Amino acid sequence: MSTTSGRTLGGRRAQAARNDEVILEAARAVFLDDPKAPIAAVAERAGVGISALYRRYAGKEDLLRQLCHDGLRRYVAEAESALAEPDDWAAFTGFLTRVVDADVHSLTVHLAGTFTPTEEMGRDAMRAGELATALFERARASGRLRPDAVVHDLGLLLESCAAVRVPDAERTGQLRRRQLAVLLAGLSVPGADPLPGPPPAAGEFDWRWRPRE
Amino acid sequence: MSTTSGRTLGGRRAQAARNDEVILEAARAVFLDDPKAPIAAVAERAGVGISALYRRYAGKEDLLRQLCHDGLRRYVAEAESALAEPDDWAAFTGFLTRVVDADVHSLTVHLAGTFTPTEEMGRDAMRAGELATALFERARASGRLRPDAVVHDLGLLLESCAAVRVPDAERTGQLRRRQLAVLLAGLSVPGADPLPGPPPAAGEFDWRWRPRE
DNA sequence: AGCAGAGCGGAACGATCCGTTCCACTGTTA
DNA sequence: TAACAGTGGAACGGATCGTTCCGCTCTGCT
Repeated sequence: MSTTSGRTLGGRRAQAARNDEVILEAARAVFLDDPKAPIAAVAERAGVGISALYRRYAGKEDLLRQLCHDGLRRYVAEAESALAEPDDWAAFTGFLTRVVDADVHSLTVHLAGTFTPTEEMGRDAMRAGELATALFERARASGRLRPDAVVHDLGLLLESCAAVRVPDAERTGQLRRRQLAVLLAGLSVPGADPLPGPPPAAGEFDWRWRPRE
Repeated sequence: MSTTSGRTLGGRRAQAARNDEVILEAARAVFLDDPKAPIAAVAERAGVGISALYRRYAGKEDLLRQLCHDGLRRYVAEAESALAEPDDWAAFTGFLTRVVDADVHSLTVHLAGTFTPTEEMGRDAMRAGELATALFERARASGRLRPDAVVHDLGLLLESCAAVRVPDAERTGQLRRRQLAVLLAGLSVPGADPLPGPPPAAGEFDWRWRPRE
């Protein structure tokens, strides 16, 4: 039943490797549901002891940071894969749909400020911004965007989709897609009345990342 | 400087009367910013001692309930005044604009579950629902609403507007009005693609009011 | 077979936070 | 001037939570 091979892990090692994933998954679920949840809740949900957590992460902040960074990487990955889509508008809407589905924004929004970000996260965030801009400009080129929409309206859009939440996860997904559809319709031509107020600007959503007072 | 008259209050009485308002105002501001803020923060913001709070409210829950009930009443009042507007569509959008501006939804959404509601609040909530439905049906009658929009889409709409938040309060208001404009454009005819998923139904946003597990 | 130790569960600890109470004090009213 | 409504803020007690630590199990190697 056991093997000495370095490839196939058996027994204790296998469980440890499995726990790596189980714990991350549990952490995602728990902190998505309640960003201030105690670490014990993560352990309980994962079906492991608290030690199993502290063996892997230096502390709560470390876990949160990793979780958030994963979300950021997911965002970047979705953006990159969307850029491969030939149809401009489909690339744009597909990207938003997948990001909303993956609940990436909830993660970053609610967890921001609970840890000090790494430099690498800063670089990834910058790259994320560039990719989103590229996607947005392609969408604009498709002619289906109303002229007074700006890139940073996407921040508003994602934030508001993340705000939609009901107890059932699947139903939440359905309602979010509906919300996204309404917002996309609203950002499409023709725009009846012009959008009011100074449009959202760069950096207006970065405040969450400044360490909490 | 002082008077024995029951009409014009001077000195201590006057301060007490002023504190009534100052405290409510401070509580609104503080709990809007952080629903889990300690009661001491409210006292500090109001510039009074903790005693001044406990003299007026039996406890934190009592204060929260009152605050929330005020928001509910404001919602009902706005709806009633909107129904007086002759133009169907203007009544609808005006109502939403004022409710979003007043930040009524933030209050109810974030504070729900932190107290057990009174029966009167239940009645007011029911009335609020009726009024919103009336407003919505007038909007539908105006022919400017896309046919697949439903009343309960307003829940989604208000919730997502309340989710927009930046440190500066005035800027938050501007961005929310922009968000509202996009959403209203999205809910207007013509709707390009039909809205997906089972539409939001009655009671799907009531879960917050069930006491926290 | 036997041992060293990785991995783990969970109790216990210590720090922090927060709602509420309590008491001394102040200006007002009668 | 006596009684007291109104107040400030220290202090208390309970709850919460991150982290540490100890004893146990099971594995992988010799």
